[in-house]
Amino acid sequence: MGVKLKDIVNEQPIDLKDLSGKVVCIDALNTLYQFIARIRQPDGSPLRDHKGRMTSHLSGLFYRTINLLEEKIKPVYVFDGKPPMLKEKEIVRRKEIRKGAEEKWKEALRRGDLEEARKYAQAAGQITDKMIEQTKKLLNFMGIPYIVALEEGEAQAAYIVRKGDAWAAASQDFDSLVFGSPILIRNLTISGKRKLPGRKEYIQVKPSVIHLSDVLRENQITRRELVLVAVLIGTDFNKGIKGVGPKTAIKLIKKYEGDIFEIYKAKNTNPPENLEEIIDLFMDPKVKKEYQMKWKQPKEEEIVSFLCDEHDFSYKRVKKASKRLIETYNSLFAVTGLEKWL
DNA sequence: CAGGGTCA
DNA sequence: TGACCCTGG
Repeated sequence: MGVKLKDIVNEQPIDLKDLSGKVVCIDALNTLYQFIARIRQPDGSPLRDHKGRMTSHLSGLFYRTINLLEEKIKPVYVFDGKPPMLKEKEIVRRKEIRKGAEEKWKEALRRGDLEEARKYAQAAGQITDKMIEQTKKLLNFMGIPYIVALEEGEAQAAYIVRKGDAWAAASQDFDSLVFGSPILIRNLTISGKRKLPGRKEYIQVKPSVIHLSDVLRENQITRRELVLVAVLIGTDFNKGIKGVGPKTAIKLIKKYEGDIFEIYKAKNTNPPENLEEIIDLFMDPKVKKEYQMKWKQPKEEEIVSFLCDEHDFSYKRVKKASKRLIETYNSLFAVTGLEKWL
């Protein structure tokens, strides 16, 4: 679920045009989750191919990536590596939540309650290693670079942005800010419209941007204190204090002058066992310092054979989108032959 | 979520 | 054009 910082960050709407020309480091897993949650039939069933393999994520990734490129945004996907040991508990917890949601989905279907069914289907979605492999395969065919993190993808993205190789990290989660990314983009979508679950209403969803420096300045905290805020409210690596959200966490940190042990003492709870380790994990995460970011010529034949032959996508749609992809690639990245004269 | 058709 | 609705796999 990530660190819930929403109440203390100032999220500014941004136009896709403002991202033109910029490299954006996209949290791959987070994006895939959005796709498998949203790209579904009214009864909650995802898109599948003839072998029953889920394809919602491929559809979302394919079309969105092309749209981003057409906006001259240069996407780099970042995948998680090996999860840190500290995350084990959280991984088990999430698995159980999904199992429960799957039961409720089936139950709602039996009752014929489509709205409920869809809601639980979204929560039941899980991403398998096979799906990750398919995603990487598609990215390769599309010529879109991806980086596999040593551990957390969000940490790797933060590092890449900090180094100046990308302008921002993109994710719905706030963790990359805690990992020190100077800029976070949320809602990096094209359509801008989202149906409200259940109701027949639509809300406008615009991409937005959060600057870490603003978060720190507006709340008068240091980055280390932001990490402490995260720990107090709960992260993927520890449980938060009950009833403490980001605002309270900041107040507590001010009141006790950053002495986190005093805060736990005052709240009559024990600090997490691996407190120092968790703080270090955010302040100085393990990341790959060497990585490649190169956009390559898309391979149309491979794309078509992969999406259409293997996964039953429509030839007409895929070919049309591939054409757009190749044209965009040519205008954005292709070597023109001119530069050797410069 | 995104593509694509329809209709004013 | 843009609001609306259905389908995609």
